[in-house]
Amino acid sequence: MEGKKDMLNWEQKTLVSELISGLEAAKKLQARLGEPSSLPPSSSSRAAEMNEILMKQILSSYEKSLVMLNRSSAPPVQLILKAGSIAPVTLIPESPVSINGSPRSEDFLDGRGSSNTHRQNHLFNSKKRKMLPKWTEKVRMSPERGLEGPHQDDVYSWRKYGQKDILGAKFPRSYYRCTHRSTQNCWATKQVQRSDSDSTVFEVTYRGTHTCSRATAAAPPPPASPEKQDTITKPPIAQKPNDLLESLKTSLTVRTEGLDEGEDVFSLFPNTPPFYDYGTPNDYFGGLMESSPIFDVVDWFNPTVEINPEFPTFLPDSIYY
DNA sequence: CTCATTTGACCGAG
DNA sequence: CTCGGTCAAATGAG
Repeated sequence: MEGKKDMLNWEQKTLVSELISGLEAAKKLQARLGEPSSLPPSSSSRAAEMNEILMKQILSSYEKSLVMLNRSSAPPVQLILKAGSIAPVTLIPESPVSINGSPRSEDFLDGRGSSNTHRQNHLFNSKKRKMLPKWTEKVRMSPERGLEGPHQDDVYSWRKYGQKDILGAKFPRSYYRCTHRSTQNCWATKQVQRSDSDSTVFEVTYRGTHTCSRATAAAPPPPASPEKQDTITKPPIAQKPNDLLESLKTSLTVRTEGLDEGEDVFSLFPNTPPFYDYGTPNDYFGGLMESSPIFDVVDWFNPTVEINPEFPTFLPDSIYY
């Protein structure tokens, strides 16, 4: 149909826009990091803030791009940033996904239905969730400043819903879901796991993408009980002494690989998902979502994004007005 | 009061 | 059975 064509076109444009936007932000950030303004650390907060904003913008752009690629059944992503010395990000398939979207919005097997009412609109069983796009980012904890690397919580707000000790891992893993899950049907989740070997590194795995209109103010730093929570993402690392702050530059490495030569992937989507817009108004669907709101984000290759914190040593704070 | 986090128990997969 | 992921009651913060 023509409609689809147009849509793809539109999406492509948007995609390109997002990528360009991200690239530009990346360049700016690169420039900033590249030229220490030799300014006193005292006024670095503003610069740091700016850097953070840029970083978020970059990540946001790429995230959106990925979403778009995912839903438009695009072939293997081939994003290679080569702007000067920007490091590449590696997208690696993380699990053997099978390309077959068989959405059955009918089976709800709730996980545990014991003493509570049925699992409301739990159309997702673990199976389905497994099909959601998934990628991991390694984030190195920055100076206690909390400047963290990436998008920590992005612009999104997350709500912690669990923590588990993982076999063989020194640190527990925390589970977060989008705060708007119930209100906006946003099924994005993420898990944060502190690396066993390098405790300054957090591995953040995202599952699904946000369908909510981000917004919401960033969540406040959790109180934190020194001993039990370690999977804090953005909070001020309370238990960390001090040190390891010098090397907090995060370099992005985007590289594609491990993807098949995508070729048939094009005819995957019979039709487009219900609604799926990011960046739109905040009115949630009045009563739109009833039957099968699920955006069948078919299973894609699950890219793993690695953000390697390896960069010479530039000061995070380059002042700049 | 509302809302987020903590925490043990539950569930499904292997 | 074990393990990873999720839920929800209790608790805490604002």
